[in-house]
Amino acid sequence: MENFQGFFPTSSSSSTSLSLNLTSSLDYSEFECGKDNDGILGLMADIEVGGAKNENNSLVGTTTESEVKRGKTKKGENKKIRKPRYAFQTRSQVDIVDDGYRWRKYGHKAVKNSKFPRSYYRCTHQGCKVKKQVQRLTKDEGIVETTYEGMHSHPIQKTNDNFEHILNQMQIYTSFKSII
DNA sequence: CGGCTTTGACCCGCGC
DNA sequence: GCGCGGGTCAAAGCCG
Repeated sequence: MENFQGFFPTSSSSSTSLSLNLTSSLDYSEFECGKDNDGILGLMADIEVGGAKNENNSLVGTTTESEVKRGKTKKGENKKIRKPRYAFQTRSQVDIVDDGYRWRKYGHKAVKNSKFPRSYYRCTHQGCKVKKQVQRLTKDEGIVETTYEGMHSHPIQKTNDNFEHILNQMQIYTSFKSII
């Protein structure tokens, strides 16, 4: 699990009792929400680097330096290089889950078959190329799907307490859900 | 004034 | 080849 500390502030295995519904799938569409979930509804990993599918769930060491520079990159090479991506779903009223890192928005797109647009963010830390995209599900407007791409190569910029607070919030939402 | 958001345009991959 | 959809750029504007 330590592999996820790239985007999860490692607040250690302390008190938070959230069950991470961790799956590793190369096909996002297989993922279904709607089971009885907690605040974090699901976590997916999309690993495909160098065109070869990696069935091995190894989330480590896949730091591929694939600078996609507006088509100006060498054509032949790195055609199908994709960074590992990790998606998870949270039940939240706000789109932006403050995970402790600083993000700058660089894009915003309407997505087909979805009422809600998708937002694109980039980590503002110097030299850090981690990206994330945030999208609310049409299926369930209360669920926000966040997809991380890449790993943070720097420490978190805010306190971990903040993240704990988020987790607590999620649990609160969970409680609400169970009431309804 | 610097950092961030907004937004339209552009680029690219893919399916037909 | 063409059109569509997704992803990114970059200028302009906003805000603390």
